[in-house]
Amino acid sequence: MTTRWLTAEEQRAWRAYMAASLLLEDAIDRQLQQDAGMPHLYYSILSVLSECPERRLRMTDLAERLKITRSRLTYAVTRLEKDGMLRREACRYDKRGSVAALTDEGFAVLERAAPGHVETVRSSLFDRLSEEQVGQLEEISAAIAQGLQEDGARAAADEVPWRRRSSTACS
Amino acid sequence: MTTRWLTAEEQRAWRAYMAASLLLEDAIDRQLQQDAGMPHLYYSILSVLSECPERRLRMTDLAERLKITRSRLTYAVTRLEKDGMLRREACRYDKRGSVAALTDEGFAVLERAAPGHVETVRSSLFDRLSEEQVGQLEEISAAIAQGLQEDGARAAADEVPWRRRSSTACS
DNA sequence: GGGGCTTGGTTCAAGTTTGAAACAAACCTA
DNA sequence: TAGGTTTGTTTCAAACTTGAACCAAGCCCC
Repeated sequence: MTTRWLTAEEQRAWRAYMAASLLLEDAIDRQLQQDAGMPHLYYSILSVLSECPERRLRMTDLAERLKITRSRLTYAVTRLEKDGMLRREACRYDKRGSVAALTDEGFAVLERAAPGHVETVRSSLFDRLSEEQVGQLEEISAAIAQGLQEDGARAAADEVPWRRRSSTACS
Repeated sequence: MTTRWLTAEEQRAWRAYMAASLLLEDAIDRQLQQDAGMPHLYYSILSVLSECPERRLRMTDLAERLKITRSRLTYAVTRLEKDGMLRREACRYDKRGSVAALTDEGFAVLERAAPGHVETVRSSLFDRLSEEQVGQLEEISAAIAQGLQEDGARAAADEVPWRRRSSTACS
C-alpha cells in the first residue's frame, strides 16, 4: 500500500496543532509550577480526587481517568504523598489495591491554586476562541480520544492471541 | 477580581482536549519509538532539518520552530549526533553559533520512518475528522499558538523593566 | 577600545517519564 | 485445591526535561 501522505491543508493543521499543544502545555505547566509548586499532571491528580466521593480513588482508576500509565502515576503519587497532598490507603475489598485519598492540606492547596489555573486556561485558550469553536474543539477532541482509546483496547485484546477472551469465536 | 470559572461546556471541551492530546502524543511517540527508535520530538528535528535549504539550521532557529527550549534541543541534538543522524557545524557568520546539519544517514532514517509516521497521524487523527473539522482544528490551533507566542514575547520584553527597548516612550 | 549588556549555546543537578521486570493477591479451571 | 493466568501496583535503570548558571562572542556607546 502506497503511503497516503498528508495534504497541504492537513499539514498546516498538524503543524499548527503541534505548536499549539506544546505551547499550551508549557504555559500551564509554568503557571502551576510557579503558583502551586507542581506540574500540571500533579495538579490534575489532586483535582480529580477532589471531585470523587470521599475524595479518594483507586490507583488504576485514577490512571485511567488521567490517561497515564500506572507507573507514571505511582511516581507522582509518591511525591504528592511526601508533600502531604494525599495519603495512600489500603483498599478494603481487594488486598492488592491501593487508594489515593486527598488530604485536607491537599484540598486547601488545590483551592488556593485553582483560580490562577483557571485564569491561565481561560486566557490561553478560551479567550481566544469563539463559542462555536469551543464546541468544535470538544467534538474534535472527543473523536480523537475515542478513537485512540478503542485502538488501545483493541491492541490489548489482540496481544498474544493464545486462548484469548473466548467471546463467540471470531476466527 | 472574582474568578471566571469554566462553564460546563468549557469544562467538557477542556477535559476532552486534555485526554485527546495526551493519547495522541502517546500513540505517536510509541509508534516512532518502535519503528524509528526515537521519540516524536527527535523525529521532528530531523524532519524540520530535511526541509531546510542545505538541510541545516541554526540551533536557535530550530528551537524556535519546534517551540522548545534551547537546552532541550541541545540534549536532543547531542543524542542525534551520537547516533549519526546529524552533525554539528560551526556557523560561518557568527562564531557563537552552531548549526545542525542532517546527515545522509539521518535523511535515510527519516525517509524510512516517514510512511509509518504519516500513517499513524492519519489513522489517529485525520481519519477521525471530517474535512470541515480539519479546517476548524487548524484555525483553533493557530489562534491558540498565536496568542501564546505573543504572550511569550510580551513577557520577555517586560521582564526587568530597567532601561528596556526604549521604543517611543510608552508610559 | 574597554566596560557593560545581550545573544547563542552548553552544562549541570534535580525532577520526571518510560518500559520492562518483579511481586503479590485474586481468579480460574481441570 | 493446586497450578497457571490475570490483575493491581511498585521498582528499577535508562532516557528525557527543566531551569538556573555559565561561558563565549557580538554589540553599543561613551
